[in-house]
Amino acid sequence: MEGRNPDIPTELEGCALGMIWRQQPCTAYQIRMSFQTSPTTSWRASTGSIYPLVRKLVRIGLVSQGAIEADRRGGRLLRLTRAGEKALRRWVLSEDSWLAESIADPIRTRSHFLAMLPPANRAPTIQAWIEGTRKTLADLDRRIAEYGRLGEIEELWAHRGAQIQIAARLEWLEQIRLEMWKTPQ
Amino acid sequence: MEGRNPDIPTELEGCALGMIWRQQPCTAYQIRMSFQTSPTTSWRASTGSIYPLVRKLVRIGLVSQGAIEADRRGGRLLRLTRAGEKALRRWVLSEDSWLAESIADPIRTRSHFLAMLPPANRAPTIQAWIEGTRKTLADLDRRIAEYGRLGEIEELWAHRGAQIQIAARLEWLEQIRLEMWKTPQ
DNA sequence: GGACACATGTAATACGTTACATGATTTT
DNA sequence: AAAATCATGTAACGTATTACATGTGTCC
Repeated sequence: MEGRNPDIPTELEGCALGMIWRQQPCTAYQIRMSFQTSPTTSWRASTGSIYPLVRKLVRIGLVSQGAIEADRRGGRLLRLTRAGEKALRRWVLSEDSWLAESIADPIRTRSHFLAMLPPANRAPTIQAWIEGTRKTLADLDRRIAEYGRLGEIEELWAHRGAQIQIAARLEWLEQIRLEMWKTPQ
Repeated sequence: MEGRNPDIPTELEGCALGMIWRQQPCTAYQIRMSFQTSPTTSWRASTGSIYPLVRKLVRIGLVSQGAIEADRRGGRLLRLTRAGEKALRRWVLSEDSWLAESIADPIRTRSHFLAMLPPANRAPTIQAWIEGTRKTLADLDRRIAEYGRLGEIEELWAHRGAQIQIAARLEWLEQIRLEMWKTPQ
């Protein structure tokens, strides 16, 4: 994020390396789809970012490419090289302090300015946020059930992390709703 | 975030409008400092972003500028215009579904790839994440105590949201540590 | 044969960061 | 008088997004 150490991948590079590591051998297309269907990444992995990124990872020797036999679509199978594995490990282990800092949440960001809404709008806004959060939580629950069946323990842990954080937001919003009721403006 | 509605400010524009609204009249410098000292924004508000952004907000009529009497530093006092207030309200009320979606957390992102670390590195890594998270939480507690004294209820609520989410991460990490203990690889 | 998924790519655009640069005011 | 803070600004760089473009393979 700041005065970057070029030996440690950026967030997106590290994340892409991890995805390739888990699914290798795989195409860039598959990585892209994984990003888009994951409930826990905010990166959209548009074509304009993923293909140039993969090209860069290949160029600096972290990823190797092999052609798919008898595939005329130009599909290429990606794999992590030894250097790629090391770089992924460095990224997972990176110790910058901002890692543990507070995380951005668009709903919480907006909550700072609730007071500038007309009083009649405040409770319905909180209610809409609560309903959206409930929907996200239900979606996560469904996915966690799937991962539980597949037995991928790290994926299960990671998704449970997302679940716990979203559940915390829900709890917080419900507290606000209650307190707003008690202290009307 | 996506096919943008030009009537609704972006995240950073909305957030800046909110900051100006709360502190008006104030200089761009003050807004910048607010962003940098806040424990709950991820935007660094570098000079290269804040001054062009303020210029843009003035240009499109959401913010007005007034010179500071007898200040030769070129400081200018910012205020929200009526249009700025409306835009801020639209931003707070924006109902895009991604608002409630899962939030990005660099520690959780890394947790997906714990399995590719040498087994001896895993527990210490979790431990480092736990300690970093505890430090962030302690910092938030201190600030919440301050806001409680100041009596700014919305700021208190928002910071409590951050606190609850960070506490959830801590709880989650401690669960993982326990389960790793039970099921060694 | 048409729809859809697979597979990759580029161009224009927008924007945030870092680093650099300038000068006034206040504090020590 | 020096140091720190207030106050603004620009240039170079990297990179994520959207939109557009191309072609293959598979399924109904």
